[in-house]
Amino acid sequence: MSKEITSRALDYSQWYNDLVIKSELADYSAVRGCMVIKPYGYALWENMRDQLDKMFKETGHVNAYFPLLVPKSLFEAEEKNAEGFAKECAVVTHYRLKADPNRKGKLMVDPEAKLEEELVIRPTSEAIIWNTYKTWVQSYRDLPILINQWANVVRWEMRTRLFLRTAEFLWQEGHTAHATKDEAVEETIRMVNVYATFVENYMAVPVIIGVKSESERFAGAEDTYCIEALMQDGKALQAGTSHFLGQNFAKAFEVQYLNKENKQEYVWATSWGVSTRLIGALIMAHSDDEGLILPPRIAPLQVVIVPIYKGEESKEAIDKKANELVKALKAKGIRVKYDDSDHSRPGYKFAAYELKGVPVRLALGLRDLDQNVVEMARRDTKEKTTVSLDGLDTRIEILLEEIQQNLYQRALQFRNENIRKADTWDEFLDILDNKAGFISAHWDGTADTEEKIKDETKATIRCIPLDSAEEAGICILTGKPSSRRVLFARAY
RNA sequence: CGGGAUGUAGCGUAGCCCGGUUAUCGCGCCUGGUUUGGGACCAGGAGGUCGCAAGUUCGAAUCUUGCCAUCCCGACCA
Repeated sequence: MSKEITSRALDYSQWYNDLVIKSELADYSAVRGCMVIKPYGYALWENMRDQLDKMFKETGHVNAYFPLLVPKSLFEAEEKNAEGFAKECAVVTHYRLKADPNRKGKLMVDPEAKLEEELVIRPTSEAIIWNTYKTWVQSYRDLPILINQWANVVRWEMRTRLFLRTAEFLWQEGHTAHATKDEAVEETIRMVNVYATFVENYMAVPVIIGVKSESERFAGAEDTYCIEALMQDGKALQAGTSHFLGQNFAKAFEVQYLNKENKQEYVWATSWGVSTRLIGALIMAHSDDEGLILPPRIAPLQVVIVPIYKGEESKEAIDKKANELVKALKAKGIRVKYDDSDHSRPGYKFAAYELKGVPVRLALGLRDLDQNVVEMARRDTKEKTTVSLDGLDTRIEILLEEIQQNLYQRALQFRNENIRKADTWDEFLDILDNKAGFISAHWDGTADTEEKIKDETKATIRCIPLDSAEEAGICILTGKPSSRRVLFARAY
């Protein structure tokens, strides 16, 4: 394990890459734009996934699985959606390889095995799912359909970044069908709130819930709700989206049901998703120059115990106490590891677990055993205290919760300090260039103005916050009247 | 995909301009020993298609061309 991580101040992007690689969350692979998620990173994803899955089930959803490959004719059925994703689709055109007659030992695509119809590798699954729902829905009694799928999708991105934007990524996508518009809108909002709750309570990352402007909307949606988080470098990151799809997909795929009055109606749809991108958000929201800082509720490892011994006989005494501790902590459901490996010394282990973001570290030596104490260090503040071994399991349980809260509060304070109001164009530019963060400003509501602002500043409208109050003002660019502020930022 | 940079052992690198013995050094790795309260030390050892493929040449890490990958800046995007 290498010692050096580029500091955030020196090069934020490099810091992020160093962190992902050196903390062993993920690695580059032999495939362009695709990463290997390593066991530590996958354990983190599993914890996130399991909690989300629980929350989806608590809100009445069930899991299912649909095919990776989507026939092109289905994919193109909903025009806006198809157009929106067309530029980044990987396409399967053949189903067989054969030995290359010109190059010994090499294979070539068999031209005889060309598919009648190309298959699109799903960049999102609306098409294949709605084509399926068509056969499931006849009556209002068949509704709602509340299905989620955990899957991988492929989007052929020009430029990729570990976790934030990879060509293949893991996500979940919920696809629901409803009898009424109100019910679908309610579902859309329910799920964006589930995301906000998860990201804030488990990842300890505060978010702003809002609605996307028309030009930032998901292709094929009537409305896109989102959660926006702020990273330490002052850039925003879209952390999750929930779409009200109206009847667009129902009409494209002819999904109709017979209502109580024996009349045919199109169903109303939603879709919502979060991806492994959340891991990128987690890293950039909390971590420091020494490594990751993981919130206890989703950390793969919550506590690590490092023995400090001199000679075999002292190690035995320490082992005994450490194993008791492990047992007590595990009984409380705490994820703990006793690292008594002999190939690295305590100082090395301290640094290594800091790099990996383990929330609590205990150092246990003979000196401590004599006094019935242990050295307890917390990753978030780097604070070290000597505490009694009596009742330590309960104390740690409380500390983990305290760390969880502290991380959230710290991130919340940073986020709040970095939402600034701009009432003039000059103010807007000044904040963007000198302070970054979110800018709350008036906008005349036109896509044209939004575009101009983006072209000139790279700042986009992140969302129209759901809690934004009516307020008369004038657009920072055009001076035209506006009825509420929206949030701008440069974003990932 | 456009502009810039880079690619030598798991990681970081010297050598390349000006082609010529066995490719440099550090970390890491293996063996043995001593160690262990913030990234240990000694001794011995293993590890290389010099990103890949062609070409020039008696000879290529070094020169030429093509390709691939990564990073940075754009455009695109979760």
